[in-house]
Amino acid sequence: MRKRDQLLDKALELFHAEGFHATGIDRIIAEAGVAKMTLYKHFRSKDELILAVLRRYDEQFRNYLMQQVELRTPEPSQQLIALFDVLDDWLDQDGFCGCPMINACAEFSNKQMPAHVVASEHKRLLLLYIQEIAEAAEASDPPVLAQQLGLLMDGAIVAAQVCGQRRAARVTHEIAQLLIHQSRSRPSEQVLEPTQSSGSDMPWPD
Amino acid sequence: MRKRDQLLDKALELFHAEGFHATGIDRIIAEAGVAKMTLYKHFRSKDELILAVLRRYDEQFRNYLMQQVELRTPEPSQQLIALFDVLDDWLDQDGFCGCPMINACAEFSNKQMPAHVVASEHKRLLLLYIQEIAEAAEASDPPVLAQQLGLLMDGAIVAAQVCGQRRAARVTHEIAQLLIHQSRSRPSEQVLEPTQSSGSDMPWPD
DNA sequence: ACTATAGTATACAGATCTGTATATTTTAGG
DNA sequence: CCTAAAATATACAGATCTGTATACTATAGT
Repeated sequence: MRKRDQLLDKALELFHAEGFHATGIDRIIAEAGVAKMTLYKHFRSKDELILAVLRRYDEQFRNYLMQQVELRTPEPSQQLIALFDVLDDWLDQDGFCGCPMINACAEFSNKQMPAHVVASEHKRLLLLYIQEIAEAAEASDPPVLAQQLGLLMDGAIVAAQVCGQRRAARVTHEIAQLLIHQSRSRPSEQVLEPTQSSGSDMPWPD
Repeated sequence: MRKRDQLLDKALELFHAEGFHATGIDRIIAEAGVAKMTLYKHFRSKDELILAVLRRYDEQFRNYLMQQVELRTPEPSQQLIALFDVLDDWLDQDGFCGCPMINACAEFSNKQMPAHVVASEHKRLLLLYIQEIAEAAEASDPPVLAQQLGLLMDGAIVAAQVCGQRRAARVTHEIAQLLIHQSRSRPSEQVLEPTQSSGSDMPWPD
């Protein structure tokens, strides 16, 4: 199974850096140092290779994230913030080229495509993980807070990828602090006490 | 120039729905009802067609956004919020498949690639637009607020695209309100008055 | 040492894709 | 109506890509 892992590693690297459709089988096997027949003995088709790569990445990334978060602090309320420190490290890497899962959805946009399903599930599991931390941190509404924080993370990923904002996670870091604070100090409903503005010049039709 | 526009329209539709590499020239000309030679008289190559499509989309989208925002309210502070209403309409459309610019960066990940440059510039111009509104709304730090709101928008786009969260903009809507409020009530530095939690259980190493 | 398994090398079929060559037809302006 | 520009039809060159066929070799466990 050594060759299989070489293939998966190189395939992830190339798919991520060059794109799924733009990366040919020949390139993968050449750089992985593996014969073409070996690839087709392990994977029925390129599509299956793509799926295997994404499933593996899902597992690897979530393990990495959990490990990094727990390594930084055991305190749930601090772990929520630590998420954005780990994110900062990731986005600041040279040659960062986005989240492979988001990129996969760009190329496989139909929501029923297997690759899209895997990516969707990946983000769902990440949100679930964040939600669990939020629950442990006794947030007032863990699902909502998890969704908010997940949104921030994806926003930072895109800002880093598209605009080259390597420190985009810093921006989200501040917002996250605000939201977490908000979630703890506001058990059920929102209370925005106006200090300077009248508060009436920002209504919202809903 | 009628055929040229037909080509650009159909190319955008297909590139957006199926991806740039996955969409062949033959498919575009067939669905656009245009001869292949006509395409190559208007565009030197597929790459140039892609660039023309992206540049055109940049202009179209920003015009659409500005028009929609101004149509909803003339008040800058409300326009900042209106951004997320327009976003909500967009993300809630059937068959929404992400932002063509973000998707382009997924396929053309090298930051020096022309398509990536156009996409990056697109987001920069959007941020500039938001910043101008923030200035008119007398936000304390318009560049930062614009960056924050832009991040939220991209986060919502990804949530809608990957997880099928059609109402993702609603989540960002609330956060945006909070940030805008924060930006007006806090002229320079952050003041987080603790109401329930001690405020010390969420420190941050910086 | 033998055998089953995993991997290799090479060639190739068939599809598809970008871009071109060429000759013809349609269209629009004066 | 006549001409110049725009568009078309068709065929094709050349590259690339996925996947297969076949015959050969290395390797590891018993």
